[in-house]
Amino acid sequence: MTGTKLIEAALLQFALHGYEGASLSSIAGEVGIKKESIYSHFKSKEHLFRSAFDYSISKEIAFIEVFFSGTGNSTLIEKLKQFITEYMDRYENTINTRFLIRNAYFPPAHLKEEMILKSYDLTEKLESMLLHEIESVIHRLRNNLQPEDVVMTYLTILDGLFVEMLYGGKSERLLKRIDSSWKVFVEGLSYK
Amino acid sequence: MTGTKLIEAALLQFALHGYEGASLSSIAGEVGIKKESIYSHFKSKEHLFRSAFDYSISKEIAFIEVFFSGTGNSTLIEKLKQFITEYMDRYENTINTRFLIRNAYFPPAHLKEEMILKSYDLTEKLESMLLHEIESVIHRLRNNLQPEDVVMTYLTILDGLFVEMLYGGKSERLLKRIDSSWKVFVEGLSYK
DNA sequence: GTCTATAGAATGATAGAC
DNA sequence: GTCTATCATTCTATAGAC
Repeated sequence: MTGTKLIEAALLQFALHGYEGASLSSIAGEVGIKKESIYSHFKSKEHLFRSAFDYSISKEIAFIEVFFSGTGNSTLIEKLKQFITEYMDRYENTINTRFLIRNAYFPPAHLKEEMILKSYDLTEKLESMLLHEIESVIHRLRNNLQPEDVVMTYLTILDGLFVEMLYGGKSERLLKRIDSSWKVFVEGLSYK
Repeated sequence: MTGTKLIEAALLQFALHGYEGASLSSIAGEVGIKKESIYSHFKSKEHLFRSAFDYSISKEIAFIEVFFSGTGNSTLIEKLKQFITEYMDRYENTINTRFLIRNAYFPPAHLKEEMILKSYDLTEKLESMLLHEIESVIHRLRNNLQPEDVVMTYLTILDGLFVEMLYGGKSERLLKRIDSSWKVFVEGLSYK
């Protein structure tokens, strides 16, 4: 139990201050134990970080799976739009997502390759779910546009919105960006 | 002279390891002096970081201004596309841009608000240059699309491409993302 | 599993000689 | 303006009592 409490405290500290900026004592303090006691659960800071990262990735994948399995009777476009707004809310409210965005973008230098590989699990999951959704619905696309193009564009916009989220949270600017990109995106792939 | 050499060494170290991860000794070592000598030029790590940030922002603004003043006889669309590819190259080759992306996204917690304000100088510059370019050329847009929508979408895509750049640099994936988003973007705002 | 005690290294920073 | 010497603090990490 203390192990997972430590992981969740680690998620917060690493999300707020990054790997080097977060100290074991702050993580321990949040759980209510001394920093030395961490070593009964994780053999080093690096291992704690690794565990937090794995934990975070799998929670994020679960979120994606739940979202896309909850079919509803929305159209594809509605679903894609809803995913964006839900994911922005999730960033705002969920430490897990904040941790992941920061530490997947900027892992500690000596763990970079490893973390990028793990991040690809998430990206590929999302890509394949989107591709499946899109292929099952869209049969004819405009101007040689392939389903893969739609996925790539969608993910690029999603990433861009996360960046705006970093700056101002769920601000007026973000809402404007969501609104505008969405208009152009939908217009861009509207099929006949 | 040593002052600016220190700033440029700082740009590299802060770009690679972030604020907390970069040490004054590594910065000094790169310039060939001892860490204590830094204090003859900057009164603290925070001040060095601040100076590096200001330096970085103004260099980046200069890049944008040069790009858009070099008119050429390209169309707007060509120009916008070229700006993306040039900016990706710049990210790959210029420490300045790497520093800025990392530390504007994730500044040290106690300097966050200050750095965000400074970042807005850059964003607003870019927004206003784009808006000016677009308004001067595009007179009729599809479906109630406003010039501002074009700017917002374009910037969102640009940010999204930077994120992909963080992961794999100028990879096959990035080129695919550029290609796909560009197709959808251009199709989305094509005016009649 | 948590604590105290301790170690060793590195950090940002200051003072003063040259 | 750079150096050496020094400081206080913090950091990750280990050993051993309870």
